Amino acid sequence: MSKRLLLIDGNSIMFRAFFAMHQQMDRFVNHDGLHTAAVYGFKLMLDSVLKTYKPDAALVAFDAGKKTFRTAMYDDYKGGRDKTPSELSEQFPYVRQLLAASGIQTYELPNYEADDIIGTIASQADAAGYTTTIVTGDRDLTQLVTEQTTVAVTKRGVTNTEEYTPAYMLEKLGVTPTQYIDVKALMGDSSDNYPGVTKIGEKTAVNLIREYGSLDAMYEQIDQMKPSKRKENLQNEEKIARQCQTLATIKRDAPITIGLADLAYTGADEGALVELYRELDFQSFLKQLNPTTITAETPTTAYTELTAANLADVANMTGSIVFHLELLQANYHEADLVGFVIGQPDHWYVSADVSLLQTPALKTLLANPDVKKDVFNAKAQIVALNRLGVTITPIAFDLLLASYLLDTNENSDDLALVAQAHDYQGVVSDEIIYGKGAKLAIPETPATWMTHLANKAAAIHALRQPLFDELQANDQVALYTDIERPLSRVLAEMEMTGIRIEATTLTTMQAELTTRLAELETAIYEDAGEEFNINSPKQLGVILFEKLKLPVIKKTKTGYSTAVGVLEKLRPEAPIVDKILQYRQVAKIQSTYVAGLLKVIRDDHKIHTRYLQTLTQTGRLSSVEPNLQNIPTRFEEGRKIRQAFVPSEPDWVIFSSDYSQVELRILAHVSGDQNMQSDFKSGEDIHASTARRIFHLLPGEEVTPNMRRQAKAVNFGIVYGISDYGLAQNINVTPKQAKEFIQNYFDEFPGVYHYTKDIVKIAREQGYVETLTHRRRYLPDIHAKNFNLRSFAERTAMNTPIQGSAADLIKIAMIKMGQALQAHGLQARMLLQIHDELVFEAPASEVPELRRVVAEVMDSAMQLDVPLKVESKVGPTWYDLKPIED
DNA sequence: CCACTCACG
DNA sequence: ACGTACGTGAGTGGT
Repeated sequence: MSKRLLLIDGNSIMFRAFFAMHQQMDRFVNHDGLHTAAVYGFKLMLDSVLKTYKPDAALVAFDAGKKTFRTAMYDDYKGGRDKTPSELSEQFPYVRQLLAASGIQTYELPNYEADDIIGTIASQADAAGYTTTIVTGDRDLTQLVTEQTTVAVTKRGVTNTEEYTPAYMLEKLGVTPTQYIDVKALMGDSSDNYPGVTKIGEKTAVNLIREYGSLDAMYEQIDQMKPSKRKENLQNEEKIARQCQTLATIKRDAPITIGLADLAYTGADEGALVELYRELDFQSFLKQLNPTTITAETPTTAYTELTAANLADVANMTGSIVFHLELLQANYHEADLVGFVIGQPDHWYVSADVSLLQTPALKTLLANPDVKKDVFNAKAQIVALNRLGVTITPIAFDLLLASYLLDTNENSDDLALVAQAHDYQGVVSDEIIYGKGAKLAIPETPATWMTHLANKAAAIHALRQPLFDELQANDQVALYTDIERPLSRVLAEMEMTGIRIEATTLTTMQAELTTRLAELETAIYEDAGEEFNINSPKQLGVILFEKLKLPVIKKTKTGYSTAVGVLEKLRPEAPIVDKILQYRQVAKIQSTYVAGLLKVIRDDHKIHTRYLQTLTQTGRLSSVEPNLQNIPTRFEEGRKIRQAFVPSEPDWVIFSSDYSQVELRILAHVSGDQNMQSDFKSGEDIHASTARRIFHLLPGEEVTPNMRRQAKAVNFGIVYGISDYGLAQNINVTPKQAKEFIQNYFDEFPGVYHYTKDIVKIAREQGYVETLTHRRRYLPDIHAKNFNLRSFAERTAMNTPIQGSAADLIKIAMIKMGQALQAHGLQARMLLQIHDELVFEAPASEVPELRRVVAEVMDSAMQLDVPLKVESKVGPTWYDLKPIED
């Protein structure tokens, strides 16, 4: 097999990488303020091509400077270009370091461009029988394509490429690689700033070269060309065309002083890479490297191994301590316990024996109200310790929670990444210590992970004060102290309590659904005339749109869309469509809910979800393993799943209360809109009163169901950050009509109009938006040049304060709920939170009082300029809930 | 590991 | 001109 050579156009890829990452440039700055986005992008590209082409030899060519033989023959060559931004030029030395450490040669040659070096080497490589790939961002290099040399041109970012072979060139550009030079000669190149022939663009140039075969051949026969303005131009500007041809031609014989023999690629120097990644703060690349390379240089915090003998040293600690129980997996309900660290600065104690936590000495210390605990992820610690029968309280500082409040993006459950984000380097990622996937394990040498734990404890302590200071500066102390920190304990309680599931209900459903799926499957195969995988959108697309020739309504990036909306439109066309819709619905219920929930029922016959408190960008919770916030309710078929959710005690009931139209009420409050506020105060159905206003109905006139539906959609649209395009799509009207709806809406609710304008302005000025409790979301894309990114940020600016303040509201209610239930001596337990709804289980006898207490707590959680409305329901299962009448 | 689809608020 | 409604998680197929 022939040897493989990789040639990279260094300058071109650097430019591509820099501009591809330009939107997020702020994120790529190292601890010294050095920009690193281009080096980062270059590295991504490099990994990708090394993996794809597995070269035996490699070279990255750079331009030597601005002056080349081309500028000597044509003054304006590459003239008019903006100066390279300093944010990019400062990165060139580092990309060279990266390449040196990666074991890849670099080369540059005075008076020549990188292209010429590449062209020359590629020629030599062709002669020597190599298979060559050239990677560039510049399509001009496709003139170098041969049977042996492929040119990969980056598109959309830096890791996607389009590979030009001779056949692909003909197909795509209509000319051969050599002809491509002549095309360029005629059409010119605006970025390299040479003109070509007047009035000749790409289309004409390609046609001419295809017709005559080459520039030379064309000029030989130009006399036979029939008279035209174009002919005149070609004749008058022959000299220019010839000159452009020279400019466009990449040299194949540059006087280079290296040869193929110098380019052998044998792999990277990992030590040098580690050093460079550290310098550039490339955490993700660091992680990919062999852990042993890294651990040798990791910081080490001194610690003492904790045993029964020195327990007293810890037990006597006063004031504040750091505690961390190390879990091997994310699911703390069942994760393996690795060990723990406890102590104070310079006095860290580590042990693998978690049963020490159950000794009176430590158990008392951890529950001692006078000794404050600093931790990482309080909720995880509370739940995991509870498995040992140990209580931890009071928690003062939670590094994860504080970090998330300061910036919702700094929320990794890996302590090292969070510490990094706050410029603390003294701890490495869990992945480096424990590995991941199938290789996840506790290291054989205990000192490895014990040092890691000591490092973690030191990090928690070191970041405590700075993060508190930042919370203070952001006016977020109350959010932290009064909401999120106490909430973590409330959530821990809910998760530990769990919700009872009647497994037999699910297994009965499973059998029925299996039969139905089989029937549908048979019927679908019959209609299709063959068997295929109905679950595969790809195979389904072939059946529907190629075999059955149904009209294509919408396409996805990869093929035909078969989403519900599309199938619904196709339903009248063929009976198979309805069957597929039914199949999809049943299959979803079967796999995600019936089988999915059966899988996670534990020995106590309950399901214990985990709420992620530091994940969403808005302040909402999310729920995982399983997600109990998306149990079906909209359609009867799926809704039946809720029959399996039952009380855990005899004579108890499921009780649920939800906030009615909470987001619109918050909008009425934050916007101060008088009309909207008075609509809520009147107590009328809000979508109906909105319809009244935007359709200008007279007092006696009735709101039709369609008006209400459209008004409701507009209300939703406003909450989501309205756009005519989005609204039009949603309610199936033209963008023009949608625009009118929105205009009418804003005329009727001028306060809302001003809110949308103001909040976007605020986002632009301060870079973030806030909820009522000063929860923050940064929106860097608000300044993006890209329309899509910027529009998205603007909609987010409108939506986040609303969705986020609603999240604030229910969180406050949840904290007060625990206290209220206790104060009233109720046995009722809060089980679930579903964004605007709280689900409880309670003795049936408590329901009347519970209803009053819950409604009172939820109603008064926050004082808004509009009333809040709470609706309560009760029943024997989550399915059978019935409204409670006054 | 990503794309698609679909469940919820 | 650009071309999306906001926020989530899980299962499946396909590379």
